[in-house]
Amino acid sequence: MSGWQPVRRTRAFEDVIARIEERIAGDGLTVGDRLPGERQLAEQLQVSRSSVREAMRVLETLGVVSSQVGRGPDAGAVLTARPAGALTDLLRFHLGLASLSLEEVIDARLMIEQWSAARAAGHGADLSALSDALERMDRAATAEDFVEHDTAFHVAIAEASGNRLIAAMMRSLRDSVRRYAIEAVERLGDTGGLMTDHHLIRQAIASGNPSEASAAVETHLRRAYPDIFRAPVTSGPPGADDRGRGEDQARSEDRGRADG
Amino acid sequence: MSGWQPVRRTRAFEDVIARIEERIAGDGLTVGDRLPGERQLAEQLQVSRSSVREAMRVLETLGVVSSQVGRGPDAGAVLTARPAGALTDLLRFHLGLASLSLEEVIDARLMIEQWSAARAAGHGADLSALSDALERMDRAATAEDFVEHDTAFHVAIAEASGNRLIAAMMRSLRDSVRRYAIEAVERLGDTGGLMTDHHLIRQAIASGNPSEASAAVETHLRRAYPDIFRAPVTSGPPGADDRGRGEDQARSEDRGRADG
DNA sequence: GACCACAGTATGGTCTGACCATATCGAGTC
DNA sequence: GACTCGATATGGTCAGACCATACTGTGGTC
Repeated sequence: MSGWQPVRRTRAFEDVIARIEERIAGDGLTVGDRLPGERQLAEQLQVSRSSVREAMRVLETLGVVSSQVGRGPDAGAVLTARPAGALTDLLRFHLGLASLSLEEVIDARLMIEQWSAARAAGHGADLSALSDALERMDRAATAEDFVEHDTAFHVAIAEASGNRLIAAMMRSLRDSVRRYAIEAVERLGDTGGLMTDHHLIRQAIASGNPSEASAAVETHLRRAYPDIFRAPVTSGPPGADDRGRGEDQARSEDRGRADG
Repeated sequence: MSGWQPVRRTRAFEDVIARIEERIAGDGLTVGDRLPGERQLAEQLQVSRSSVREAMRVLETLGVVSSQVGRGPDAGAVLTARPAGALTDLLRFHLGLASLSLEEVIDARLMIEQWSAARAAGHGADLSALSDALERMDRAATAEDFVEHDTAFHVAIAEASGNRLIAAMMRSLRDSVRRYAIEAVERLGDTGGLMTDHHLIRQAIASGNPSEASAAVETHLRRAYPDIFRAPVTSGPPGADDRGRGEDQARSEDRGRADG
């Protein structure tokens, strides 16, 4: 009687999630469809309404459903497609927990943005969103305002790549580090250099030059985050020495906090 | 009396999440720390235990806490750092909902993997995990087995880049398309070509040649997913014509999956 | 003293039933 | 036709109970 695998206890709400996922993947359900009400779902799946609600919270967190109170066609739980919100929350929390560092996030942003810019330059993409964002940045009065339209500019680049996953990642990366971006702009004081970069990026994409677009993006991020890109980015990421462990090994014995 | 912004109703569990996030970001809590019990938290925050539980489900989904029943040091809700699990669920659901296509996911994987391989080649990374995975792939009897160690190989490349966010993304991308990867291997029949690619990738990284590593990765993915990379990847992503819309506009009219 | 059996207890997991807030629907009225 | 107002269906919240689990401490046994 040994060697038995400790069967992972399945919780009721996990069953509910699995059943809903079955319906989505198996047949039928797609974005815009409504799920049964919580009470009805509870009765159908023979669980309590509490368990159904916990399942709904999970699905809502994943950006898969959206719940509306009241009555009518829009009420209830509706299948949606909002991957970016979940990613943003995830990044924000894990930045706070220091299970991700700002360096890693900015570094990932450089990867995504270089790739997006090169991809956008490779095919004739609609760049009107870029131009709009540039104009709005010119008229921005505060750092918050500037960063808002700056984010729109960079997200537009990712969207111009044509890959929605990449675009969602870009949006989340920007949203999760919003306050750091505002600090960076305030620290720089003058946004003239950033705007010069922006126009160079736009021109490179418009003229269909992928490598030039990629280079312009790198120049831009180096200017915005000089502290993070002290060393050449192509010769090693920040803190590459003690990494490479599985994510589950992070435990309290090896945490080193900066505060007192 | 017009122009009022419809104040977004705050739900009780959202308050709970916000309070916990405050504690994390503000001061104190890091990975390994325990949160108060659900009953205690409910009393402290003046909400019902149900609301606390819904908040816990959200945090658990984001990979921020892990709940254990029973008693003792490990019981209760403990702060963790598991970003990959949340990403995997997110990708799986949104693939099912067709708010993301397999093409986009594979495309993102190419981006991440080329970047990781180049980065790993740029600095002397520990490649023993790569060698282990290669050996295990040689001994694999089934497609499932092969894909498992193949995933380990490619995740190890991402981990060798030193960026935990990138590594988490790689792991999630692979886990979420696991069944497609198995299908691809079964369709290929012979894994000899894939293994040749693997050794070339490893050699390029070991010899510190970033561009060669990047090229080897592209060759590999083109072999594994010939249908997806019909056109040269540098000249435009799949389905780039009708994209670039906001994520919320994704509707069912434009989904096109690759499998049968 | 070392070991073991068992009651105690704190934890999350689940269920029930109730009530509230909101938004639509629909019958009735002007 | 336009308006009023109750009926109703929905999610949101709460209180209280019970269960399963797993550690803790106590006391007995050897």
